[in-house]
Amino acid sequence: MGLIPRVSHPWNLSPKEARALQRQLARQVRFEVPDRMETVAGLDVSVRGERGRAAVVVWQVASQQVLECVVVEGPVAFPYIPGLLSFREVPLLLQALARLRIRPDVLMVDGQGWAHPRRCGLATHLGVLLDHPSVGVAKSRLTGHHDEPGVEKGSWTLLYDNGEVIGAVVRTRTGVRPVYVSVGHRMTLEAAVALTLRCTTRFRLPEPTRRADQLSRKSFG
DNA sequence: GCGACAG
DNA sequence: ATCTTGTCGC
Repeated sequence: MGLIPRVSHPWNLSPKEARALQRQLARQVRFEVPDRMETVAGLDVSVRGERGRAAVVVWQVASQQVLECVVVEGPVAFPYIPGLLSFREVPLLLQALARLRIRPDVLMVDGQGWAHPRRCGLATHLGVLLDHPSVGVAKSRLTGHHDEPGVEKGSWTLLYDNGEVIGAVVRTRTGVRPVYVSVGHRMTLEAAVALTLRCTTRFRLPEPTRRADQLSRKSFG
């Protein structure tokens, strides 16, 4: 069977209530090196109007092959509010993950994890509900400050927020804009950065999230 | 009050 | 994220 949430909470929350819940969820985060990181599930959601499509692509790191794909479509009720993205995308992602036949070692999410104003980005929210290892790989910054990493593939710098390290800015390809990597849950920043680079082939985004993104909106347009 | 702001 | 074709540049 797929990944089933261990924790549940209401979703029809006001922005104020949602922020309060994020602070509670952030307290549940655990930092540790996962036992295994051989299979990585890339996750992404595409939205059109009031409906969205969530895609999950399970990627085998060693063989660089796709082991399984799942796509689900459904309503997206919560509006996009910076800092509250997870309340918009997590419900559909949970449906997709429940239909998975394989149990991926790690979840790789298109968005922030710990690198969030309340330390509860999409990757963290999802990871905590499932109590499963997760990492956030975002295409742009939500919060924090950093030095620019070197231009070569593999170089990276730390992302800070008021003196605290909240993530890393990673150059996945020489000469392209870096990505923002952070811990989701049951993960360490070092392992997250290493995994991101190991999952990157010839594009800016690591294969799991790149393929999930492709799948989620190709089935849309 | 003003600027910033994942997808 | 989405609206959208061709086009500039390495």
